[in-house]
Amino acid sequence: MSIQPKTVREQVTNQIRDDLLSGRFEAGSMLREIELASRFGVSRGPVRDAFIQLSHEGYLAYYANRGVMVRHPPNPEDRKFITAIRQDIETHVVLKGASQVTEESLKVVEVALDRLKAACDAGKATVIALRDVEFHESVLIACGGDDMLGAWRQLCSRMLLTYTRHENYAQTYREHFEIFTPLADNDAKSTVAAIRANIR
Amino acid sequence: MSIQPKTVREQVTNQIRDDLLSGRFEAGSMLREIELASRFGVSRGPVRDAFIQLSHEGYLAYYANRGVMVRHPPNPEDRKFITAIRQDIETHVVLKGASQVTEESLKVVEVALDRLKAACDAGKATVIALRDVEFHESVLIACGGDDMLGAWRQLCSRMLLTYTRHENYAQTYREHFEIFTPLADNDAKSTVAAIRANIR
DNA sequence: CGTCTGTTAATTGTTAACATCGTACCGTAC
DNA sequence: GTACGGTACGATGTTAACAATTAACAGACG
Repeated sequence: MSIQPKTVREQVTNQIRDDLLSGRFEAGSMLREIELASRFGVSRGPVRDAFIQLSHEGYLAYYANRGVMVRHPPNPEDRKFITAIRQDIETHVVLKGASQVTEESLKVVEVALDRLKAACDAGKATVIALRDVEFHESVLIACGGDDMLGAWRQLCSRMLLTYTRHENYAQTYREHFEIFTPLADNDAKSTVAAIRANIR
Repeated sequence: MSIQPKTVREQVTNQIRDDLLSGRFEAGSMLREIELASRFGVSRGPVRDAFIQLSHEGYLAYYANRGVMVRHPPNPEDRKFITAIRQDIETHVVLKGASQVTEESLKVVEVALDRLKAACDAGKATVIALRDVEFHESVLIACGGDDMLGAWRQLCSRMLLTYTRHENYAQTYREHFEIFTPLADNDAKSTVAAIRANIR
């Protein structure tokens, strides 16, 4: 059921993203294609693709002929604003699409929830942050929010770099479980309420 | 003063984007790397990079091992919502950064305004749409809104595909001139008011 | 007749070599 | 001592060949 990345580009992209989230690369430092290519044992092509992709996701800043730089996390003021926009987008999509959620897409959401639970049990913050976002993403997809996904991802990626809210991992899981339950019943209003309680 | 794209990738990306905006490619159709590469007289590499970039900008949908598809424009309901979010982002950035606008960055805004005026005089809708967005982008950059630029671009790209609002090109220019004037005086509140009147 | 499977053509994915661009360093002139 | 210019190095930009994947089709089998 889980989606294993098949192409080298996806694997490289995911690996670099994980490294960025776990703070392996210092903010403001430059990343070199050759160095990462040799580390992963691939050519520069997929690494280059990953750089373009991660630049558009907001993790890296791209400078022509000079390479990419690790971006700094957003300041508290922007964080607050981004959170509000994110709430608005998820609310909009769920209100519009919760009634059309299919069995199949709901199953994907359930898998995402299980993975989040596993991460919470393990207690690794960076993994939880990833699974958290992936769960919300699956909800948006289930509600047919493909059109908003790009903008939404942009916002989330900026937030991920400073994922520090939860000290209580059990509560993290519970909050998301309470999003899933009403969604499974096609109850848009309750789903939205749970989402707004979770994103803050 | 104008920024000419130097790399082949940028030129290819811009050309494909223009073609998409002017409706040269049918929504839902697939784009092939080889075909576009030979049309532009370049190799598949830059075209591939452009596909990745334009996918992230929201114009194209990417399918692994199968290529990219021209996305459909957003429906009226989503359009309305996107407009609201766009207003919020621009408002946030301008309120926060209008006081720190430098002479240099203001000059870039002025150039963008001139280019918009030229497009309005020429009366070509697709060019006006592009210049319109570029003007707003220059304002955001001038106000230090780099952090929001990615998400903002996502939203705008979706809107551009259905740029049909203005029949009166002179008014299009005037509305943007009225954004520029208070910005030059570091008057955040008036700038925001003009922006909110323009984006609708 | 419908379904399954093997083949094939077309397209994307990846690689390595070559071209081009930016930067740092060093020598020289003032 | 400082400023300017050339040169060398290291990085990204681009290309074309090769590998892997996909989807369509034809033929065999039930």
